[in-house]
Amino acid sequence: MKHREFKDRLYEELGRVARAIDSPRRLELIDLLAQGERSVEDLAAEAMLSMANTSQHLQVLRGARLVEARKEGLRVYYRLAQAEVHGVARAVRGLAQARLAEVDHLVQTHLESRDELEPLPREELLRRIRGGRAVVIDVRPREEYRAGHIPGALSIPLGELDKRLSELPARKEIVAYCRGPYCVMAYEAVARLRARGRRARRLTDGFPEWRASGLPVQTSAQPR
Amino acid sequence: MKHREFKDRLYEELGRVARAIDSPRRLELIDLLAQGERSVEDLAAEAMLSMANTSQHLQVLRGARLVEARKEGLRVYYRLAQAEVHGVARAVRGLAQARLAEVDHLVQTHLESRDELEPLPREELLRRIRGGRAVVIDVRPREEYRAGHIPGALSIPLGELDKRLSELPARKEIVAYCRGPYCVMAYEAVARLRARGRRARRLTDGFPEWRASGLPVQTSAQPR
DNA sequence: CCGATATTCAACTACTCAATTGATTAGTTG
DNA sequence: CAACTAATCAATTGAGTAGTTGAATATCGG
Repeated sequence: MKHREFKDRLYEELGRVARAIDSPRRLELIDLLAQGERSVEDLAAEAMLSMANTSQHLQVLRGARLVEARKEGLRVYYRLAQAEVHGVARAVRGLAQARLAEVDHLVQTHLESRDELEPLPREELLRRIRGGRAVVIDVRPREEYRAGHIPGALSIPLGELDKRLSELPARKEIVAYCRGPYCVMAYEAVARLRARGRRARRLTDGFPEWRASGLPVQTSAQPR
Repeated sequence: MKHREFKDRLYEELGRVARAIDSPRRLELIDLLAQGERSVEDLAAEAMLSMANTSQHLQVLRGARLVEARKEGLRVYYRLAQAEVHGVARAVRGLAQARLAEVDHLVQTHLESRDELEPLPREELLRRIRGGRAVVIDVRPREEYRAGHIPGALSIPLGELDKRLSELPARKEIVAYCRGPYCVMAYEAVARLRARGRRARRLTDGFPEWRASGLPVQTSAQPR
């Protein structure tokens, strides 16, 4: 094989992986899969795509070996083939935010009062957990909580927050987290808690970043 | 702005960056730019693309703010906007190699006797340099050497290796490096040196990885 | 100002990709 | 086995993209 040919084929293969993550939809699917294993139906609903379309995107990802599938009964459950897949997605996100003023502007204006919500660094939260002085709530859907969550966190999906307020201590500061830096759920939760007179902050980033940085993770007994 | 709309626009922006690096050609250009600033003409020649085509790819990269341009006289010099751009490209490469058997197979078979050439880790080379007991040659084109190289390395472009053999000590082990893990020049250099009875090894990876890991870099006085 | 050179632009072709639709497969439940 | 469901497949549409070609722009040396 000549150098030219080798080089072309090599970059073509690299492009195959890169192309798998180049689509906005697929990036979103990867973000969702970073929360844990999900069925196609589930993913389609979350990403607001048609089943067929979702399935096709997943095929592309599978073709690049970025996700793996497991069939159980009627459903097919997809998961990331390895943690680095989300790592690359995160790298792209970081680069995008640094490079594209548009992204930063979008995030700033939509997730407004970004700084007012006083994001809490991971390390600080870990210290509080270890010291037993943290009230942490996971506002993601229960399924995502089951697949893995911060140790000691309560699962209170955003929709249940209002009616389960009483479960939370009145005086202590509550820390909310969700899927990641661009996920709106924790912002929303903090805003609502404050509206009810509670002290609340959100964790910087979300669960996938927590796990990626090697911090301890708790898993619920799962109906595998 | 509604959540749906926000989410769509966000992922669309992310896709813009991702799409910029999804093309095999552009990945190759990024690899070349990781060596240092280059003119369009130069890049076109290296990547074996037409001028117009190269220019267009560079426009795309510039649109995503991944590269910056500087005009000097007739020429336009492009460079990476920040080191992380190559970082993402490296991440993609790593993922591709881990995920696609094809890439591994390509690299294994083409850069054959991969292990026989005994790649030398960066840290070990650094120790030798500090101890003054390393003979390092940079086999990239002279221009890339000028833009930055490993301290103390001799610039011996691959084409000149044969006629400049006498400059190299006969007994000491020679360490060759080039552009990166998929660059064939160092392999070729080591093979030729061994054919002449010299002891030679290659550095794992290449110069961009050396720089990315924060090790010292030397720059020649440059005709900026 | 002329000719030469590096780069970009504009227009076009061939190709690839996202998404939709309707049909099909595989597995479950009554 | 029939009815139902989750997922995939096949075929089609429209949009976007890569690459080529030739013209336009900008800059330099004489």
